[in-house]
Parts: sequence; C-alpha cells; structure tokens
Amino acid sequence: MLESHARAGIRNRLLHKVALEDWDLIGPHLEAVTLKERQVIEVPAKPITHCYFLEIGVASVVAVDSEDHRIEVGVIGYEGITGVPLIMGDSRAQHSTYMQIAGAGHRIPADVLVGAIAKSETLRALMLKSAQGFMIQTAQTALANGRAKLEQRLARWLLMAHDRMTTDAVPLTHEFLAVMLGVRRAGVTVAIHGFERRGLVTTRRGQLTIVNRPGIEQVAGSFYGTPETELKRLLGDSK
Amino acid sequence: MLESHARAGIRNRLLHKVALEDWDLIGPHLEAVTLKERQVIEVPAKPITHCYFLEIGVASVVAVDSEDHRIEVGVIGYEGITGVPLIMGDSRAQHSTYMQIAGAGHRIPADVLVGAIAKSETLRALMLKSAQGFMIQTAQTALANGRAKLEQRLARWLLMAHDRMTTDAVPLTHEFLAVMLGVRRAGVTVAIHGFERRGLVTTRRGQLTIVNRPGIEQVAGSFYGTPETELKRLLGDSK
DNA sequence: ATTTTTCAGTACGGAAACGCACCCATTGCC
DNA sequence: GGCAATGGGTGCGTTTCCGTACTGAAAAAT
Repeated sequence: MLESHARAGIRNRLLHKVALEDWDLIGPHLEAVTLKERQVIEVPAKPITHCYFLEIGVASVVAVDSEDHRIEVGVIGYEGITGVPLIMGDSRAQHSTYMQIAGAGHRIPADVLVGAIAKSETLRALMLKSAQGFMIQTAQTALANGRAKLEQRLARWLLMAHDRMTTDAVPLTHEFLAVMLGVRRAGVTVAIHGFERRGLVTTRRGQLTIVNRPGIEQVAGSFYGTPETELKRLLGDSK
Repeated sequence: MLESHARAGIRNRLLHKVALEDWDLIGPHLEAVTLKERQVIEVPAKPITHCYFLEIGVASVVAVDSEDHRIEVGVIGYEGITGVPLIMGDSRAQHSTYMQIAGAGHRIPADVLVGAIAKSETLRALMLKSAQGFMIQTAQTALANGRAKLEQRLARWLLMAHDRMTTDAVPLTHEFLAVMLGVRRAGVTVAIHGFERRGLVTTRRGQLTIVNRPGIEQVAGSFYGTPETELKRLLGDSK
C-alpha cells in the first residue's frame, strides 16, 4: 500500500495524473512489486487479476493466434498501465503480456480498479485516454509491420524501449527482439551489425547499448514518433 | 431522426443492443444517411463531427504517417460504429476513415453521443466493448501485416468485407485493395489470379465475387477469425 | 573445472514481394 | 463514335527476408 504522501516518489505518469480527489480510490490499494525479466502479467483468454503501473522496466504485449504466430502489438512502461481490456470493460486478457525488461512498479487488483473507474468520472477519463494511447501504438505497429523494413522496425522498437528506460543498455537477446518484431533471429543479428558498424549501438552478449539515438531515429524515420506525440497530447504535455 | 418503433428495422448490431432505457439518448438524434464509395468520414487530426452506425457498406480505417505511408488498421460495418476515439474521450480522429464499399446507415452528432455516453453507464459499457472489439481487430491486423503472406492477407480482407456485406460481389479495384493491404497493386492482381484459378473468386473489371468462401477461409488460416469470435463474446452471442 | 546450455555469427539457396514500366482492354465522357 | 481515363495483365531485374543449419563463443550449471 502506498501512502498519500508517497505520491511524490511516483514516476508513473498515469498515477501522477490521478486527481487528488481520486487518490483514495487507488492509492491505498497499490502494492509495490518488482518484476523480473519474462515475468508473466497476462495470459490470453485468462482473467486479468491485477493492473500494473510500471515505474521501471518495459512490458510487452504480444498477440498470438491459434497457429502460434506471434508478434508484439505494443509496449508499456512508466507512461501507462497494463490491463487495457479491463478499462474497456472486458475482464479477460486478449494478448500475452510479460516483462521484456525487468523493472518495478505498483499493482492494483483488477476489481478495485474497475470499481474505481466506475465511481470516478475523472479517473475513468484518464484511464480511457491511456487506453486510447495504447490503441494508437497498436495501429502504428500495424503500419510498421506492413510497410517498414526490418531495420526500421528494429530502430523503432529500440527507441520505444529506450523511452521507457533509465539507462542506454537494453538487456535483450536477438532471439527476443526477433519474436517481438516477428522476424528471424538471424535477421536481427544482421541488422544489429549494421547499426554497430554505423556507430549507432554497441553490443555484448545479451545486451545492446544505444550510443547514437538521433542516428537510430533517423533510421526509424516516420515509423517512430506518432504514438509518443499523441500520448502527450492525450495526457497533456504539461509536466 | 428515427422513431422508437423503427428499431425493428435496424440492422446495426450495436444499435440493436442499445437498451430500451438508453434509446431516448440515441434514437431521436439519428439521421439516416447514404454513403458513397470513398466518402470521407474522418480526417486525421481533425475533430470527429459524427459517428456512423452503418447498416450497409464497409468503412476503412487507415493509418497514415508523416511520410505518407498508409495501411488499413481496421474495417467497420454493420457490427460497429465509427469514431472510436470519441468513445475513448478523444475528440480528434487519429486515422483516415472513409467508405470502402458504399452503403447506408445512421449518424449521430459527436457531442450528442459523448453526452449520452456520459449519462448512461450501460450505453457507455456497450460502446466501450465495441471499441475493444475494434482494438482486437487492429492488433490482429498488426499480426497479419507482420507475419502473413500477401495471399493470406488478401483472403483475410475479403472475408472481413464479406462478413459485412449482403452480396458476394466486392466492388473494388486492385488498386484500393493494394492500398489497404499496404502492398503493390500488381501483387494483388497476381494473388487474385491465384484465387481465380482455384475457383475461389470470379472477377470483372472493378469487381470481385466470392464463390468459395470456405476455400478463402482456408487460405487465410488463423489470420482470420479472432476479432470476429471476440466481438461475439464481447457483445454476447445471444441473438 | 568440466559439461551443458544459451547466444551470436555466418552461410546459402530460395521464396516473396518490390519498383518500374509498358501495353491492352474496358469504361466513361464529349 | 472517337477519345481520354481508368483498371488490369504481364514481365524483369532486384531487394528483402525466410528457412535451415552449422559453428564457435560466452555464460550457467553441476
């Protein structure tokens, strides 16, 4: 549980934006948690038990179909909340959600959040805008998947992860990057080499460090940026 | 405006599900409209003026970026409503929305719908579930764009359009199919030939007729079906 | 310290789709 | 009926990425 005065230490942008009047609905029910790499947060078709306000780390939302095709449809970090379907009135997870980069945050029981959203119009509006932000991200992912080259998609992903991290070191294997982008592992390896050669990143086994972010942004081009800009608009760019 | 007793003639599934108690918020404000091919419904970054409950026809929601890359992220027909961002508390359109297949329906002024959603919890829940359904569709599109072959994506699109049509004739040029799928026009032409050779469709200039739907479903495989199943679950399969 | 596992590097043939470009057929228009 | 515009068919070289698979290096396990 999180005391009212503890709000100052909150890094999660969404929690930050919870109105003072709404805080009693949320704050007392938050449970601080640490989240390991690959820790499962939601399983497709299973009820959502908790929603996570991340402080640190990156969660990956991955769509899976009946033939086991899978691809990431969005990432969630300190800017948002997991369990979007819950906000939409659906108690079940549609996608697989798990920590891609270990972190920490606060979680709230699903039923508490649902109740809070039902009670407070302002809280509901906030959550809905966050969900809308995620929707935009998913749409942009659809665009990138359909039209961007592997290299551009990789750049986009690195930038989105970087936005949600406090260091430049991305602790991920090529294998996992490949799963998220829906491409071959070897394809990722080759693309990273290209980045390395151009001085955009450095690599170590199981880790990649962002060296030249503007350079990566240039590679991603217009495939990166829209969801980020739109989220700022939705949640207000003030602070 | 639509009289209360006229509800029986409504084909739109969402309107159908509007509770009797909520009907006064909606019904009196509906305006019957016919919608031509390519008629614009929403323009990116512009305010949404009306939401459309389609009866007939198919609307296409297309994501566009600053470098003019574009791809369809979802379709809307008699099962839903346009203007999803409005339901999420956002007054501006994120994507380009226009009629892909001409039709008709009822529209409601944006502010009226927003007001109605604010007033009625049940109406809000209904609209949110519809939005959630669209979100699932977008996620599935991201999956298909990333992992499916052109042929599978084409099959998927045809099935989704067919679901929303009353005939088997899809009045579309290869050019437009190509835009929606984010591929070359010539690529669509070749893929359609393949379908034709296998007796799945027949074609005429500017038109394609679905002959063997099960065959097309087989081509699409698991890339088709999830959003459809989930929408049924969300809106209840009763009736 | 040795074994086992995981991860990254690399290669190669092939499939899928692209960019471009040209031509013909159908349709709409004056 | 003749002309312009639109839509469809086709070809070709090229790019991108896949499937598969083998290897060595680094890390983890015993």
